[in-house]
This record gives sequence, C-alpha cells and structure tokens, in this order.
Amino acid sequence: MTSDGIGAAFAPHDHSHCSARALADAAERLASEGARLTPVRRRTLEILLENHRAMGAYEVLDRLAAEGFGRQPPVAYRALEFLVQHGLAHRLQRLNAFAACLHPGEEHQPAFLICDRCDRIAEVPSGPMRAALAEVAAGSGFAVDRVTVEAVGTCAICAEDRG
Amino acid sequence: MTSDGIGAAFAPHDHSHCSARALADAAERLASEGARLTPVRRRTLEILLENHRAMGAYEVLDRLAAEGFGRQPPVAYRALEFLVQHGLAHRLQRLNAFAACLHPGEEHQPAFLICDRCDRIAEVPSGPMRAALAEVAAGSGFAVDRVTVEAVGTCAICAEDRG
DNA sequence: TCCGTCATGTTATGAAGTTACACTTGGCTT
DNA sequence: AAGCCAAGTGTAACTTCATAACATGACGGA
Ligand SMILES: [Zn+2]
Ligand SMILES: [Zn+2]
Ligand SMILES: [Zn+2]
Ligand SMILES: [Zn+2]
Repeated sequence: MTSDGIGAAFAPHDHSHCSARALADAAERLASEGARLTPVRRRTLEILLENHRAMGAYEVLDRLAAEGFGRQPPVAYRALEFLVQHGLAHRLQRLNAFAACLHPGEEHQPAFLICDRCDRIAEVPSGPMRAALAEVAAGSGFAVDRVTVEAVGTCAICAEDRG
Repeated sequence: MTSDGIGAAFAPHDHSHCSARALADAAERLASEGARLTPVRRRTLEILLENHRAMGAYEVLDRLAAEGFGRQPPVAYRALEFLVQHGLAHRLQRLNAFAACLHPGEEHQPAFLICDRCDRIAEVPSGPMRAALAEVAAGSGFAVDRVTVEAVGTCAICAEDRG
C-alpha cells in the first residue's frame, strides 16, 4: 500500500490530493502501456474518484449522460471495464458496483472493507489471505487464479458516531 | 470441515451419500430451530444438492415450476433465502448463484473455490483468512462483520483433463 | 371455532448487464 | 491525397437478476 497508510479512506484526509494523484498516476501508467485515456474514460475515473465509495454502473452512466456523453449502458460498462482491466478501478462483487483504485501502479489484488453504514470503501493488502487460501486450495489440487475478498462491517467513523 | 476432507467436491466420491447426509442434517437442524422444511424448501435444497455446482435462482425456479410449484421469481428467491439464512445453502457473490452447503450444522462462513472450467464449487475453511483480515482491518478501526472469500481458478480434475 | 402467523402464489416493476450493429476517428499504407 | 483498418463511441433492443406489493391458503394456539 502507499504511504497514506491502510484504510485511510476511513479517516479524515485531503481527498483532493488523494484523487489528483490517482488521476496523474493513471495517465502516466496508461501512456506507458499505449492505452488511451479518452474523454469518457477520464471522466469516468474522475467520477469514481470523487469519494471513497462504490458506484453502480447506472449511477455513473447518469453522470456521464448529464455531461453530454452517451446515455446507454454500454457507455458506462465499457469505460468501467477499461479502468478495471488497467488496474485503475475495482469491481465490488457484493455491491455490483465499482470504485476507483487509490494506488494504481502497484501490482495488487486487494481486499476490501465495506462500511454498511456509510458505504465507504477501503482497500487493504490481501497478501496474507491469498497465501493462506492458496495453501488450503493446493491441498485439494485447486490452482487459484483470482481471489475476491470483501468484508462488510462498520468503519471507525460510523462506530464513533453511532456507538 | 467434515471428515470428507477439504475440497472433496473436486475428487470422485459417492455423491448420493454426500447429499443424503446433508439433507438429513438439514431436517434435523431445522427441527431443532423450530423452522419448517416445507415441500418447496425441501425440493429446492434437493435440487441444489444434485451436484457441486452453483445454480442461478431462475435455473432453480425452472425446475420447481416444472414440478408443479409456483413459477414466479419470488418462489425461488424465498426458498433460497430461507436456506441461506439457516446455513443450508450459500450464495456465491461472483456468480449471482446459490450452492447447497455440504456440512451444515458446523458454524461456518466458508471460503469458496470456483473452477471456471467445470463450474464446480468447493467450500474450504476461511478461519485463517478471516483472522488475517480482522487484524489488518482493526488497524484502521474497521470492525468486520461478514466476509466474502471466493477464489476462481482450476480444479484438479480440469487441470488433469486439459493440462 | 376464531384468529394470527407463516407460507405460497400471483402480477408488476426495478436493477444490472449484454448483444448486435452503425458511425466516427485517427493512424498507417500505398 | 486516397484508401484502409482498428479502436472507440454511440444507439436500440434484450436478457438476466432481484424485489415490491398484494391475495390466498395452511396451520397451530387461545
Ligand atoms: Zn486498488
Ligand atoms: Zn462508515
Ligand atoms: Zn457450507
Ligand atoms: Zn473443474
């Protein structure tokens, strides 16, 4: 993870810095891969970066449509898929939703903490869990490819607010 | 897990035994909780138990309808929800599908191995992973409630069949 | 028997995701 | 410059997944 510390999403912070850096990283990263950060894609990423929450594809689509982009589902799904494929966003299986990645560039397949009170999302390292899983899987001859780890619970802010 | 061993789903075995026992356990368990294993619910469980795969709600619904039960989505969703709530079935987030639990009665919140070649599913213990996750989560003040761990990969049988 | 609760069924609707196809754009070849 | 191709963007139409709202039936206790 980055020097921001783990779970920074659940603590007050300068979010404009957070998102500006992610965007800059993204542009650089894509350039080096020969992939194009077109207007829709860029705007989609910006929208996801607005806060530490996950957004449904149709929610993103509404925003895009309101700004003059296409208003059909594939517009959003294609942009989101592109971002996910390039490691700039993640898909949250439990929520059928997407969130911007806050430290792209680092090879990762993170675990997610999802607060069910405020809907904020944090990425945390999943290395130890993946290792533990790979081990038990190997015991039954299963070769793990991708792992989804998503925890639902209560974040620090909400725990304080509401006991 | 049971004496069947971990990941038994991915090895040849006497499946009728597997499913008969799960069904018997289910009936007993529900009786002790005062919950009713009605015909639709029982049949739904039997259908899920037919193999070690996950089924979509509509796939289950088709089967139920063909057997004279209701043919509208809530029929399947209610039965499935009931089974999940009583620990007799699990929901696979990545697949939007359901699978019978093969060792009910044991308090568990398992991890799943999903073979993307044959669609078979296995439950494995998730204790170590949940512990690791709880630790890193606690570091950011997040209290974990429920965890989803789902691994996609290749099972032993498919690995052998196709290299 | 009356009543309340749970269970089952229906219709209708909402939410999520994909397929197929047309048009444009921008780079590359000739 | 003209022609070509691949990638990107847009649309319509549709499938799949899931829930809301409401009516009826089964069952056990007062
Ligand atoms: Zn990330
Ligand atoms: Zn929260
Ligand atoms: Zn189980
Ligand atoms: Zn397999």
